[in-house]
Amino acid sequence: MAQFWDGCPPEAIEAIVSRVSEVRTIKAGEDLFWLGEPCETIFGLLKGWVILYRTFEDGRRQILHFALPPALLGFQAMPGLFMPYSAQALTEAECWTMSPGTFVELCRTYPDVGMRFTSLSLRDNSVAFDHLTNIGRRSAQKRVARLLLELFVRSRMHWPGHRGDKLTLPLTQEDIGDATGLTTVHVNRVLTELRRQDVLSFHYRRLQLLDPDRLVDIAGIDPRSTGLWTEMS
Amino acid sequence: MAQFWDGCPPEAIEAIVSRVSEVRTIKAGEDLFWLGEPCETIFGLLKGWVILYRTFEDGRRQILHFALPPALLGFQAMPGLFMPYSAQALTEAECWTMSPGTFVELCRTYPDVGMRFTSLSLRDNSVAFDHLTNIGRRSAQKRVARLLLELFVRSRMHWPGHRGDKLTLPLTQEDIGDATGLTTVHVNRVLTELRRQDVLSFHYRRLQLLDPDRLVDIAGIDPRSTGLWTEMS
DNA sequence: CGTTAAGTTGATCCTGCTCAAGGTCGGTGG
DNA sequence: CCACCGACCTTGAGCAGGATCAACTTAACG
Repeated sequence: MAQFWDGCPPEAIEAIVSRVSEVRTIKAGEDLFWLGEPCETIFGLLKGWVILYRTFEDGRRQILHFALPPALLGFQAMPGLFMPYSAQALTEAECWTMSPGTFVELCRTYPDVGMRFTSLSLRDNSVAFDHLTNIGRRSAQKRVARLLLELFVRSRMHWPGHRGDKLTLPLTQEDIGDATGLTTVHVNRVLTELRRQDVLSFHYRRLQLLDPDRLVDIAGIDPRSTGLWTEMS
Repeated sequence: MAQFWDGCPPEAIEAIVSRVSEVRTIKAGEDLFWLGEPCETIFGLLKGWVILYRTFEDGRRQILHFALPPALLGFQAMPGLFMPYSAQALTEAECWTMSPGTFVELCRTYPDVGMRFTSLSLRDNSVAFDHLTNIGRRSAQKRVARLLLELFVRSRMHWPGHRGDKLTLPLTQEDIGDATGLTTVHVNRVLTELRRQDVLSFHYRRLQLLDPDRLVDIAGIDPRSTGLWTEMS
């Protein structure tokens, strides 16, 4: 299992581990924290899928990011800042926890730990920019194709044991809609069309890539950006 | 003038300054770097506005972020990674420059510098999530209102000398469209309508807030998130 | 004062939304 | 093993927000 601190020197790892206050198990559907809360605990994801999201007054939702291990969630460098998003487990998840103050202290003592976090944070930033580009300027079909391709690739990197073109992703068509800025109904129509074109099928959480080349083509992936999904984790 | 390293210890600041390889002036409209380039130089913005953006094959563009001093642009923590976006000066701009390797070395030697960068990077992340939420789930009017409010507030924080409800922003209606995922034509119609409702006017780069309360209302700003624009810079 | 970038307006189209009803899957308890 | 239930998916009809295309106007700047 990939760890947040992979690649840091042994004494740093020991220091981190000794400061972990608790390893917590979160049930699927449970929230780790909410938008607007003060930042009192940070979560190092060890196992499972977690979504970062915001909700609107009227109940609509925007999914901002799909987090996989070894993501570090909920850290705000400035004390007193609030969480800029909510986090919810999509599957059962496991996290180590720590106070933000302890984490800052660790980053000061072991600069490698800080750099490691900075790397992850920059990567997240690029992924967010990717999503922004995806949602801002692309058709519904391209948005859905791109999201599913991203999740397929990232999932594969994390659990390399699996093979083949089939995969179970822990999300509903509603989740896809909330991540791509589309309604559930329209996501369904897009999926039906992609299935009809023998590109992919997604049905009750089971994703199958039928024609990966065409999928990459529809998704309009710039090969330079897939590096983001595969590096460092 | 706010500096990237504000708040770091004096010896760290001296070390940073001694390693700056060049202070570069960039003309309005000129690019600092392009998507897909290897990361050879990082830019510390000292003066001016810079946009981060991506372009599509067909010439369309998505603006990802409006950077103001003391942003640090173009840094990728992993050597060998490529720039995930292009950067262009909206106004004449001034940057200090440094090699990424030197910057990493500085972060190791002076953890405060690293933490400072991490803070800025996390803040950028939240802003990106803000834009994602804005574009993904909101009407054209709300998107435009929110963007202009953000830029008004951030601009005011940077040049606190100015007063009143008027301001010159260095962007065209096309830029607004590229940032909000709308066409120029539709941005114009939205602006016309906002003007008609006496909420704001934006004409040839001059922004005037006519009814700030109503603007905040239309923009649907969560007061918890405006902190992002005003903290730390 | 002429040139050019930027903004404005109208007509028309189409992608994706809304509302509503019905169908399918998978897990649970009997 | 089966029946049932709730979550999830599917499909249709009608609508609307924003896109597209095209012509024209206005402001800025040398």
